[in-house]
Amino acid sequence: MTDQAPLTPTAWAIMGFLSLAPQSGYDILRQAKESIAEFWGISPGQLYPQLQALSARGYIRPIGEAQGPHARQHWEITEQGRDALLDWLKAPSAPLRVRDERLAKLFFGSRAEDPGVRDQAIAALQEERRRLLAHIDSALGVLLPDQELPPPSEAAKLGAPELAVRYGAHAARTAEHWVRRVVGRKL
Amino acid sequence: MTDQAPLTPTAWAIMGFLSLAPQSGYDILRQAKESIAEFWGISPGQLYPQLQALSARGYIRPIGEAQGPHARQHWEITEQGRDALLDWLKAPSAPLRVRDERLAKLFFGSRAEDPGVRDQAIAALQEERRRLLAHIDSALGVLLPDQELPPPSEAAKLGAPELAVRYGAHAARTAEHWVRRVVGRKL
DNA sequence: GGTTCCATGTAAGGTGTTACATGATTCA
DNA sequence: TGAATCATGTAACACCTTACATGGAACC
Repeated sequence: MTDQAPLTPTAWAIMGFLSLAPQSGYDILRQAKESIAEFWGISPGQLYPQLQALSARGYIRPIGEAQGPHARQHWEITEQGRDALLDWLKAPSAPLRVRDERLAKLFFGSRAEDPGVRDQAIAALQEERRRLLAHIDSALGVLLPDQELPPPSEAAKLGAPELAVRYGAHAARTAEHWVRRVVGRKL
Repeated sequence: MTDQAPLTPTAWAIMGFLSLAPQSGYDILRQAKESIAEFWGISPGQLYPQLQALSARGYIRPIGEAQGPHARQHWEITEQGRDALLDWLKAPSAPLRVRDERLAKLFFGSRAEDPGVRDQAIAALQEERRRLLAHIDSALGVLLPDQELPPPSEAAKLGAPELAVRYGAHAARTAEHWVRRVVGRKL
């Protein structure tokens, strides 16, 4: 089984979640939306074909029998799949990619004759960060149920999933502060 | 001229740059790479067809005659184009989209038997932020040539382009600090 | 006049979302 | 059994990048 074409981002997410526990594609969708969606989006149109592709590759395998063409199907990761996942974790990563329409509007909005346009661009940016922040806080609630968020000094003891989501929270929080500070009295 | 299909992200960038000054497609590519590339990527395969599409729509128009099939062509924005750009600036924005493989690896890397995997994921994250920071600093140099960066208290007086790029710099800087602080002695 | 870089353009394929279709499951 | 929801699957399209092709411009 030599090296094949590289897997898609969605495929790695599938492997990652199955490495935590066997589950169905739908479970993966729900989990992803509650945790990594902000920086590693998953959509059904990608997920289900990838499940088949990964199974054909031997990286995952179905548990039990399919009860019909659209029945719930559980999957588990194979040993070979775990090896591939570990290789991926150790390999160099693709560059960060961002598409931020609010920043673009802030960039281009300075020359508008209407002076409110820039202020509106800044406000929109701020609101987006706030939404992101709320989302990530709720995601942290999923990851750390029934307990208070630990103080920063404890953060180093957290597991990596918590670290990743917490990173997003930190970024959103400081972004909001920054916008407020730069804008000063204007808002 | 009723409303038509919405323009692509690349099209708005073209309009934005042409609203600053008439220029060629190649000029736009260069400018974009030096300024908004981190949050609003542009590639030639998108740019040149969009120039034609925008021209057909009447939002931009060629300056002078085309000197041949592959000769340099300059463009300018039309009044109609300026109106459309202003509408876009005032309209609601698409949600922020991020694809960050390093964060994904941090998320999934906690269960790896090899304890070095998580540390490596964190180091990779840190290095990416550093690269981003360096890039943005140089972009600021382009936007603010021949002068020192103004102190934060002056930032509110900056134009919107500077604000946008500066925002990226701030985000990258705090991100790097965060990673260093959370990781603590481990790096 | 030939080489190198500038500038435009195109083709192919990867990536990803949305919307919809279909069949299972559940529950009244 | 009928309705609502769960879960899988697919089709269509938007977007983007990469790699390449082609012709102009500049420089020696």
